[in-house]
Amino acid sequence: MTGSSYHHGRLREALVEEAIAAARERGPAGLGLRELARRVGVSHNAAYRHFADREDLVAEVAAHAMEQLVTAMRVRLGEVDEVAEAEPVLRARLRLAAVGRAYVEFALTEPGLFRVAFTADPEGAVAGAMLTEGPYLLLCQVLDEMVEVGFLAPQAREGADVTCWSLVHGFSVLNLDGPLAGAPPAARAAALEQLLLAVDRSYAASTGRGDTLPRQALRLSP
Amino acid sequence: MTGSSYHHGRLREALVEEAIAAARERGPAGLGLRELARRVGVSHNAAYRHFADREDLVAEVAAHAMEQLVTAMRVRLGEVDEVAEAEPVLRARLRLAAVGRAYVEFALTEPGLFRVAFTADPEGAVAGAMLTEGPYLLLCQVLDEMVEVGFLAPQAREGADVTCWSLVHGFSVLNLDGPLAGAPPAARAAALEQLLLAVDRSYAASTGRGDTLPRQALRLSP
DNA sequence: CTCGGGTCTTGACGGTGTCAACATTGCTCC
DNA sequence: GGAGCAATGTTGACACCGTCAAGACCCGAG
Repeated sequence: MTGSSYHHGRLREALVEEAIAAARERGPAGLGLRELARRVGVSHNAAYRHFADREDLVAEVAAHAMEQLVTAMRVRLGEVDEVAEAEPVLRARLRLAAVGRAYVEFALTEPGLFRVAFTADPEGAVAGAMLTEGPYLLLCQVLDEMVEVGFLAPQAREGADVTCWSLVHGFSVLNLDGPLAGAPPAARAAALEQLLLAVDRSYAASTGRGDTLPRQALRLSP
Repeated sequence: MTGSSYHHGRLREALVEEAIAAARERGPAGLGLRELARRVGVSHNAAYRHFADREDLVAEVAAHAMEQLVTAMRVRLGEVDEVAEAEPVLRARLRLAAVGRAYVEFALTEPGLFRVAFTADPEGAVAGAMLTEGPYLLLCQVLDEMVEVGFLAPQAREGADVTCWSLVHGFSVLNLDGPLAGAPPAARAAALEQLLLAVDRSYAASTGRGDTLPRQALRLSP
């Protein structure tokens, strides 16, 4: 099979694989139709049989990046469950911190994929999926859980999702492409810890609680 | 004067003006050397007598955008001072909310300029200026003020700057180019309000305070 | 009056995304 | 099993872009 080299036979998959690799290395700038075609060993324009245009390709990669992100978040959530089984409110608090930490962890570990995920057109299906089945949904579930266990006040629940999202997203962006790009990793880690403590404190206060989250509880991810 | 049309005489200024206008309309994508040259009525490549390369031009526009941003923040700060003169802690709280609100207000009002401001290379002078004399400095001053008046605990002060910055920056980015781009203005405003209340609550809790910021106090900017 | 240096222009090169026309292949249907 | 059609890949062209290299032009200093 595939003795003839005219028809690639697996071009779409090959292009997507190569695109993902390129995105991990060089971000959105690595996703050039011609360059990808070159790397796959096919002549320019061949990609147009499988993708409407460049945007279509980056949407594909963005979707993959989003999947990676949500599985990363799920992993961190699972780790929390192993630790705090029988204490509902502590569990909920740790779960919120975990999703937040996983978010920026992914952004800093896979900067290329992260950038591509938010390069895709906001009107497109990727952005929609991000809201209905992506990281946003996960965050909302955790926040609802915090309300159920009585840690987060219902009035404070409204808007808490975009607040938390804005927080971790802004942190990621500022540290990736923003003025904080050159910050030493230690400073970054410290800032992230303070950030997570700040939201926990805010939501604790929403139900009149004064206790602060034990700092080592946040350390369960390397 | 200027009878000869060979030498433009004011090319640099004209280019920057046109670049700013283009940035306001189309963001970073509007900053093409050839297109700008065309709009100014000069042939391509003329810009190279005044700018090393494209990055140099966008840095110029980014610097201008940053100035606009900080003056916008200063204006909102001034408005607070008129209202709450004799109550130091209320004043400090409102000032923090004001800088935050001004930040996202600018982002949503001048999306093109905002995008360009954070397009510039993070190693460059613009990013440096953003930290040493830009919005970050303003934010730090307000946070220090909160510590002085005893509203923000010194331990919580550490990292509070990047937390606040991340918050408003993330909110801006998500609403500009992210999945929240299509959100109705009313929802945006509500989310922003909750966001500002959340940080106030967090910092109030840092010193054991339970009172919440009166909501109308936040309404002083349209 | 010359001539030098700063300014602008013209032309070229390699890169990109995209459209149109053409070549090749494999699958289906008779 | 062969014919033909639709899917796939190729070649070529066009319009952009940033950038480098040479030339044309003009003003001011000597």
